[in-house]
Amino acid sequence: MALRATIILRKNSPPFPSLFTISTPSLAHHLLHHFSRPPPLRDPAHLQTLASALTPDAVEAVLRDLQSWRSAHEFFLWVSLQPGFRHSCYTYNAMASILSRVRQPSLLRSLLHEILSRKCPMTPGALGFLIRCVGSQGLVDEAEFLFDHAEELSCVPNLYTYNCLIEVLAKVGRVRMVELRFREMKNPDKYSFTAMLQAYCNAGMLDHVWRVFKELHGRGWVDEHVFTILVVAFCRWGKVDKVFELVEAMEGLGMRLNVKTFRVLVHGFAKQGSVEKAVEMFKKMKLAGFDGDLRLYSVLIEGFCAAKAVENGLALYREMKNSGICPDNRLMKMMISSLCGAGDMANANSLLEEEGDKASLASLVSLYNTILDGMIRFGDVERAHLLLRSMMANRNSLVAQKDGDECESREFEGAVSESLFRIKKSVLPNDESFSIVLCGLCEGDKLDKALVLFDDMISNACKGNLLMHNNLINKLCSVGRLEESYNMLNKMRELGFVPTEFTNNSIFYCLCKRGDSSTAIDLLKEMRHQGHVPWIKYCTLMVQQLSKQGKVDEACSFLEEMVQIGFLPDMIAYSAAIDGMCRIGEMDKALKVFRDVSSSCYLPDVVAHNIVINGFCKAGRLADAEAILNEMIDKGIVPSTVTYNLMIDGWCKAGRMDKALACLSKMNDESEPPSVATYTSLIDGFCSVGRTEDALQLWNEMQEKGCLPNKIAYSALVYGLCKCGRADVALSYFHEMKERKFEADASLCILMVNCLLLKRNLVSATEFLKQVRPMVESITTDSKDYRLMRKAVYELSKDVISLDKKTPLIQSVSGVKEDNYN
DNA sequence: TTAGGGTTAG
Repeated sequence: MALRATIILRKNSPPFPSLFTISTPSLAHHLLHHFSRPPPLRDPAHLQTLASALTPDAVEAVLRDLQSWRSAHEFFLWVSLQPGFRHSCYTYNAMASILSRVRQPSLLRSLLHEILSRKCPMTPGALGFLIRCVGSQGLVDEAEFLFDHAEELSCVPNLYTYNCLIEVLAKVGRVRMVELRFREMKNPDKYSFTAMLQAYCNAGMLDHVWRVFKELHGRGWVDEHVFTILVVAFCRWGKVDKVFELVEAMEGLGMRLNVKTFRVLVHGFAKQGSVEKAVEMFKKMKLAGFDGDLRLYSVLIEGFCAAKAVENGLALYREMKNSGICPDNRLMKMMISSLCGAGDMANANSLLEEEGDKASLASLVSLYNTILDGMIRFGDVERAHLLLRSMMANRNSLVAQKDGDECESREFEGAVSESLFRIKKSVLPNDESFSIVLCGLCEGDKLDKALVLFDDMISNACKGNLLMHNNLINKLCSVGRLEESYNMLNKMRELGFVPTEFTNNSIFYCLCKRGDSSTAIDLLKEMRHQGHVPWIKYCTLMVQQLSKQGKVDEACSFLEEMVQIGFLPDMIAYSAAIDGMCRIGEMDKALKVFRDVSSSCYLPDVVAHNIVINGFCKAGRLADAEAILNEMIDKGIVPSTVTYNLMIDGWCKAGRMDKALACLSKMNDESEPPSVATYTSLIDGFCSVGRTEDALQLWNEMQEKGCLPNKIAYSALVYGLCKCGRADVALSYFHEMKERKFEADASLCILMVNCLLLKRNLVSATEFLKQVRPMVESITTDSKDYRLMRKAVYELSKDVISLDKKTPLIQSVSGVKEDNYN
C-alpha cells in the first residue's frame, strides 16, 4: 500500500508545494477532506491536481471512510470521470458493498452493468464478494448472470465463488438451482453443504434437511452456524420441541446460540402463541449471559396478554422494571388495555400511578383513553362513562381556578369513586376520549345517554371523530329516529366531517325500512353524485316493505328508478318484487317482470323460479307451475327441495295425490332429500282425501328417514285425523306432541275438543277445554275458532261437568241456544 | 366498522 504518486502542481497554488510525491494515505486524506463537505466548499483546482494522482487503493480507502453513502457515490462517479483512471474490481466492490448496506438495489444494478460493460477483470474472490452484495439486495437473477459471465471478467470461479452463489440462491429458496450448482462443484466443502442445508430449510424440505445434516455431521462439520440454521427453521415451522432438543444438543457439545438467534427464537415463539416456551428460551438466553431489552420483554408480555394470561404478563413487567428497563408508551397501553379488558382495574390504576408522572400530557391522555377503551371491552361502559365524566370535571375545575394558583400540581380523587381511577388534574378528555365512550354507549344500546354526552362534548369544545358520528347516525337510523339522524348529519358537517358511504347507507336503511321510496330515490341520486354505492340488501328491504303495504307497483317503480340513476338492483331484489306480485295474485305481471329481468340482465336462480312456481301453485295454476319447473330443468338449473315441496303441496291441495307421490319419488331419484315440509304437505293431502292410513304410513316413513316432525307436522297430522273423525288416534299424537314440548295452538285444541265431543269422550274434552282457557283472550269473536269454541262449551254445558265459569268466553257462551251457533 | 337480503308445509 505504500504506493506513491508524482503530482505536478500548477504554479501559484499554495499551500501545496509545486512538485512532490504523495503517499496513498495522504492522497486519500485530501480527497476525503473535499468529499466530506458540500461541493461549493471544495477547491476545484486542488481536486484537479489530486485527480491526476488517483490510484485504486486511494479510491478504495476514501470510499471506505466517507461517512455518507451519497458522498461516497458522488465521489465514485467523480472518480469514474477522471481521465486515465480505471476502476479495479476492489473499487467496484467497495462501492457495491456500500450500496448493498444502504439498500440501493437500483444503483447496484447500474454498477453491475458498468462492471460487465467495461469487462473489469475480477479475481474469483472478488467475484464471490460482489455476488454476495448483489444477492443480499434480492438481485438473485443478476447474481446468477454475473456468475455465468465470469469469463468475460477474466475470472474462473473457484469453490469460494460457487459457495457465494449457492448461499444467495439458498436464501431465497431456489432449491433446484442450488442442487444444480452443487453438482457442478468439484469438491464441495463445509460451506457448500451448509448452503444446501439453508436451501432445504428455506424450502421446508424436512427430509432433505436431515440428510444434509447427517452428511455434515459425518464429516465433523457441524458447528454453531449449522445448528442456528436448523433451530431458526424449526422455530419458523412452529416445531417448538425440536428447537429445544437441538439447543440442548448444542449445550451438550459446548456450543451456544448467539444473541441474535436467541432473540429470533423468543420472538418467534411468542408470536406463534407459545409464550411459555418463549419465556423458557428467554431464561436460557439470560443464563447464556445475554440481557433482555424492552423489545424482548414487550413481545413476551404481549404474548401473555394475547393468551389471556395477563397476570403472567404483569409479573414479567415487574421483572423488567426491576431490571431497570422502563416501559414505553406502547407497552404501557398494551398492559393497561389488557388489565382493563380482564377487569383488573386496580392493577391498571397502579400502573398508571407509577408511570403517569413520567408521561407527557399527550401520552397520559392516551393512557386514559386506553383505560376507557379497556373498560368498554370488559363490558363496563357505564364505568367508562363515569371516568370520562370525571375527566371532564377537571376542565370545569380549571376554569373555576383560572385566576387562582392553577400551577399547583395536586391531584384529586376522581369525581366518581366507583371509577376507581385517580384522575390527574392535568388530564382533560380529547376527541378520542369522547369517541371511545360514545361508540361504547351506542354499542351498548344506550343511545340516549350517548346523545346527552354528545351535547356535553360540544360544550367541552371537542368534536369527536368521524367513526363516532357515523355510529351515532347508524344507531339513530337503526331504531327509526330519522329526524334526529338528519340533525346529527348537519352537526357532523358543521364540525367539518364529510359524510361517508356508511353514513349515507345508514340513512338509506332507515328510509327503506319506512318504505319511503321517493326520499330514498333522492338520497340515491346524491350518493351517485358522491360516488357512494348503496348496500344492495336495503333495496330488497324497500321492496319487501312496500309489498307488505300493498304497494307492489311502487316497489317496481323504485327498482326502475334505481336503474335510471345507475344502480342495478340484483336478482334478489327483483325476486322480492316478483314475490310481492304473486302474493296479491298478479301472476301475469309477475311473470312479465320475471321474463324481462331474465332477458335483460340476470339469469334467474332456483329461488326466483321457486317464487314463480309458488305463485302459480297458490293460484291453482298447476300446469303453469309445472311448465316453469320444466323450463328451469331445461335451462340446467337444478330444482331444490323447496321447488319439489311447492309442487307437491300444489298437487296435494288439488287432491292429486298420484302426482304428488310421483314428485316425491323424483326427489328420491334426484337425491334432493324430502324434508319435514314435504311430508307435512303429503300428510295433509292424504287426510284431506280421507286416506288417514296412508298419512300415518308416511308419518312413520318420515321418521325412519331421520326426518323429525316439528310442530307444524304434528298439527297437520292431528288436524287431519280429527277431520277424519279419528279422535283417539289424534289424541295419542296430540299427547306425543306435547311430550316433545311442542305447544299446540288454540285452533288445534278447539278442534280436538269438538272432535272428542263428537266421540262423546266428555272427560278428555273437558280437559282440553281447560287447556284452551289461557289462550281464550287471543281468539277474536268473529273467528271460526270462536264459533267452534262456543259450540264446544254449549255441548259440554248440557252435561253435568264442572266448568270454570269465570272465563269470560265460557260465561258468554253459557246458556246460548244451540240454533244460535249452528 | 357492515355480509347477507329473496322461495315451502298445519
